Amino acid sequence: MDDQDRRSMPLFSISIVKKLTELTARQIRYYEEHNLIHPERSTGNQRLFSFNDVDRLLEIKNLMDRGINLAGIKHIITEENTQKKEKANPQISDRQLRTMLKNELIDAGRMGKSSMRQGELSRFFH
DNA sequence: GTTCTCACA
DNA sequence: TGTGAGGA
Repeated sequence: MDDQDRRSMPLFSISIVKKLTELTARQIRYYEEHNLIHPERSTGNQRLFSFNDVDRLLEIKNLMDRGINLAGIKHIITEENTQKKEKANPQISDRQLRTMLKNELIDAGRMGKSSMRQGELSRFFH
């Protein structure tokens, strides 16, 4: 069994995650609805979170504290996959990639009622 | 006692 | 996001 297996091993019940992340069960379930996390389901349809899920939730919480709305977080997390393409697709230039991210983030801003802070956006364009 | 889904004075 | 209902 390697590290990756351990990280994705479903170990925590929602009550544990609730304490670890200081989020409410409502929020945790809500974020799941938006595909921000993918906890396993087991005993009687109850959620079992992996170390990765908890880690992700902590990141989500940080972003929430910074005033980023769900749409923004959604994109940022989705961007994790896009950023992997940065290495997987050497064909795409850095400039093209940044343009892609910029457009997607601006899009996220449009969707949410309140747009993301410019300070947060700057994080992606330094 | 906990967690789940659904729905909204 | 909170909260209560109704069931497992």
